Formats: sequence, C-alpha cells, structure tokens
Amino acid sequence: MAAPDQPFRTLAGMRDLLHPETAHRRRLTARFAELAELAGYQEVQPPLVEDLGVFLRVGETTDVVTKEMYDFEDKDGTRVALRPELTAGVARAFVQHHPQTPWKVWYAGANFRHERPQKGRYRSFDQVGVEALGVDDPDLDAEVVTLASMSLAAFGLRRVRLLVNSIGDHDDRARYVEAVRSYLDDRRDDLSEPARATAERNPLRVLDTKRPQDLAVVADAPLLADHRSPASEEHFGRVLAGLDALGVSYELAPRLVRGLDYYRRTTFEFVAEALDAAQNAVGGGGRYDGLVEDLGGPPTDGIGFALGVDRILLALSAEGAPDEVAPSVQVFVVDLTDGAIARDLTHELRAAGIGADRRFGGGSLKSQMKAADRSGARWAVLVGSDEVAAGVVTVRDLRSDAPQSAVPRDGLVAEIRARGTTT
RNA sequence: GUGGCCGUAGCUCAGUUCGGUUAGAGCGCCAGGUUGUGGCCCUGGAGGUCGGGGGUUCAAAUCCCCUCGGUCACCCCA
Repeated sequence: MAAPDQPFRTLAGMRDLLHPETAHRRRLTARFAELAELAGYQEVQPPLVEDLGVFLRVGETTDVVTKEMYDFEDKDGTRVALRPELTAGVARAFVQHHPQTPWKVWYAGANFRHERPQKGRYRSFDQVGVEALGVDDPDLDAEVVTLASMSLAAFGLRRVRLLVNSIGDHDDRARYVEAVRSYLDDRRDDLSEPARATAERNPLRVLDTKRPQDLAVVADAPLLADHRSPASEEHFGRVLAGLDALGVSYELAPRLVRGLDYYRRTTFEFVAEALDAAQNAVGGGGRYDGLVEDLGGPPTDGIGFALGVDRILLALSAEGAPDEVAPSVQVFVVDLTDGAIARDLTHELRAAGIGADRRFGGGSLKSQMKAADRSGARWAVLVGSDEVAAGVVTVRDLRSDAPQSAVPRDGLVAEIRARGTTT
C-alpha cells in the first residue's frame, strides 16, 4: 500500500483531545456524576449506534434528523445511525427494559452531527445529562432544571442565563403550531426566503430567527401563552413556583422553541454570556411526554436535559476560570548509574501509590534534572556511585531551596510519605 | 449545505503587495559554559514536502486552477 499523499489526520469537525484538556473533561464529568447521583440518578450508557428509526422519532422535520445524521446501511441491510443526542436512546432503553418508575438516569458521552464545524460546534461532541421518566409532577421539572443549574455552577461557570418556557401539551402545541402557521402565511411576503421554507416545514422554528427582516414579523406573532390550556398553565405555574422556592433564578422566554420535535410543556435553555460566539447555548432540555409512546412503549411522561461539555469548557476558558492541572508525577528518579536503580525505584514508588517517573536513556545529570523539573514532580531522587556505596538516595525538593538530604534507600517510600507530595 | 478569511520549524508568527542569492524570529527542544545538581543567564546546534496536486515562468512560499484542512458567520444546535 502506497503512503498517502498527506499524512492522515482527524476528519473535519473531529478532534484529538489531549492533555490537559482531557483532564478538564474528566474532572467535569466526574463532578456531574457526583451531583446526579446525590439526587438519585443512576448511570446509563446507551450504545452509540441505534436503528435509524429510534432517531427519526426525535423529529422528522428537524435538521438534526433530516440533514445532520451520520446514517448508513449496516452489513445486514439495516438502516442505522450514530446517535445525534442521547434522549431517544434512553427512551428506547426504557421501552426495552421496562424499569421501575420513576426511572432517573444520568449519562455522559459522545454524539455525532454532520454539520459545518465552527467555534463550539463539532461533529463529535460530548454531553452530560439526565432523563427522568414516568413522572408528571411539576416538582420533578423543578428538580431537573435545578440540577442542571447547580451543575453549571459547580463546574465554575459564573455568567449563565436560564431561559424557561412552556410550549403546552400535545394539543396546545398542535393548536399553537396552526395559529403560527396561518399567521406566517398571512405575512408570507414579509418573510425572508429561507424563513418561508422553514415556515412550511416547522413554523415554530421561525420564531427564534436571527434575521432582522423576520424578527419584525415574529414580533407580532401569536403568543404561546394564549394557547396553553388551563392544565398546562397550572403545571407551568407550579414549575416556576418550584424554581422560586429553590432559589433558582430564571427568565421567562415566551419564544423559546427548542430544536427537537418531541418537546412538550416545560422547555429550558442555558446561555453562557461569556461566549460571544454564535454557539452560546451550553445546555438545554425539556419535557417529552409522548416520546416513549412513539417508540412503542406505554404512555410515559419524561423530562431531561443535556449540557454541552465542549461549550462549557469554552465558556469557562472565556471567563478566565483557573485551569491548572496537578502533575501526576510526584517523584522523579535521577539515576547516574546504568538505569537499573531508576527502574526499580519508580516501580517501588508506584506500587506504594506515589506517582513516579524517570528519564529513559540516562543522560547527564543536568539533562536528567531538567527532565525532573519538567515533569512537575515535587521531589527529585538522585542516585549515583556515592549513594550506591552508602546505601542511600539523595532527596531534593524541587520547589524550594531547602538543602537536599540523604535517605536510606530502603526508607524512601516512607520518607516521601512523611514529607508529603503536595504544595 | 452557502459565504468571508486563513494554512510557512514542535508552538506563535514575519516574509506573499511589486516572483529573484543558502526561507527568518521568539518560545520550545538538544548540547556546552558548570567531568554530581533543574529553574535564571550566556554560547552553539538540530529541526522546514512554505497543507497537497497541477499549471504559468529562465526562476514560485509569492501568480493561476483544483483539492484537503482550519476559522468565523449563515443555517442549526450542546
């Protein structure tokens, strides 16, 4: 096989995650898992690939499904797709395993959408989130929104706006869609060309347009609040009361229409103010009361959210959040003999739970000390012919000018433990 | 999917307007100054398919075409 004209590289919109970013992501995910489990959510891991039909239920009028999906024919002819989001897979899992309700689960994982990449938008992107199925109680809505809000705060994000809306239940939504459709039909001549196409496919999506021309039309569009049934209105009122009681601040966003078709009643979105980029939504979610039924299960209420890990990291960086990563190596062994001592000492230290490394190929004392410095280790342990003869090692503090000292070779682990590895 | 801008050393970038000797800088890396001591300093060194392919020309990093990638916006969304 001939070598490629150019070396292989990641596909468009895909990236290698390297240290220290991997460490930031791991820390964020761990923090999220902690918070979700504190609230009684259990981890779930649906597969990355599902039958295409699972995702079609997400919304056959949405770009996510119609244009952006990585779908292909499997070897047996089945139409399958890489998941563009996790809610549909979780709902499918609910139908398949019929767990006890309420089923409260959290997840962390990659999703795939074939979009044109830009800042904060990648073809492979990570989300963390929760889903809670089988409960209609507005207090659950408040719990879920609060968990999302607290998670963002726990990650260190400072400037976040929470937008909340209710798009009504199934019937409210259907009536509202018709009202908007007929309104937009009347104003068709005032709409931009792309907005006209959107209006036919999915009228609600026109409402959160950014084009000035369409904004003027949208300003006078029918209001959702006028189309919500008393029951929906009451549910929404209790969600907001719950948020008030829990001290979660939010803004009502009457035109907040989220991208996926399955949303009902409560919808919400988190916007990071530090992100001036177009992609500034760091999370969102809502109720999807009909989704499980659409996937062949029993009528089941559900609500959840997803937070975009990539965008949160971008926002944290834009806010100037601290991003130091503690070095994992605490001790660096400098061996001036043939290297066998470094081999044995690093092994001994690691077995004792102390991060240890050394320089392969030896090199001058100076070069090994440079390597020790770069490793971030707190301690350098030096071994040369003098130490070997005396049965000791020399321990040097790389972060202070304290004098180095000789320590019995067999007592090194105990000595490092006694001195500590931090600061 | 559409449009603007951008691809030069490991990294950040000069050089491209108006083609012309061995393509530069800073940082990083390696070595020496200091035959057993890192960080600061000094000296030296290694390292480049100028994204890739084709074309124009006596001559291309520089001009033209194609292509790949990045970035920003639209669209969409986490």
